[in-house]
Amino acid sequence: MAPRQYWLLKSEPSEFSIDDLRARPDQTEPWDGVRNYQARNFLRDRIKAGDEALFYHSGKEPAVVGIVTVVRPGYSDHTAWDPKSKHFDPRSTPEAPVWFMVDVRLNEVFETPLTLTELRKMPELESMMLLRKGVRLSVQPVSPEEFQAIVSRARLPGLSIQDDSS
DNA sequence: GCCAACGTTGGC
DNA sequence: GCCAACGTTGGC
Repeated sequence: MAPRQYWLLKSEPSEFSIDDLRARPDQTEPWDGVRNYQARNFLRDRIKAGDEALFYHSGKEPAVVGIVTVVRPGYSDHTAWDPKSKHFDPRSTPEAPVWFMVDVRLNEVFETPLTLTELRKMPELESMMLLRKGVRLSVQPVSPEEFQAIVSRARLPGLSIQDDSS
């Protein structure tokens, strides 16, 4: 079997959050709506069942919030040919799909999200794609070392001092 | 809310 | 094929 690969999947939580995934039946959901060719190529050609991905929230509180497992590799993203979908793209048809998605299942929700600020402080992540200036790919490869470093760090107890004052 | 960096579109 | 204009992403 091919070695497991690691990825990072980015989502604006108001669009789709890890809590949304947690609430899904089977905690499984298609990762749809990706409309960038480079990201599409990863979804279509590279991501395999059994691969693991960091779930990243972009936006107000940018952070890695958990881990998902890919349970179904690339298949056509049918939201592209639904005129009512906000991701509708008439160039894509069932006969000749342009856009692809994978199915992911929730694997772990970090007790404390590992914020972008924290990620930037980790020397192991010096060359991580996510942290490179100008990179805004929503589907990116992550090296096994980077994945391991992030997961280990996120699981550390007392990652952040909780501010309970109110 | 701002704006830098990107990706895409379309005129030529 | 070039590139300006535009829309989007996403951190700050």
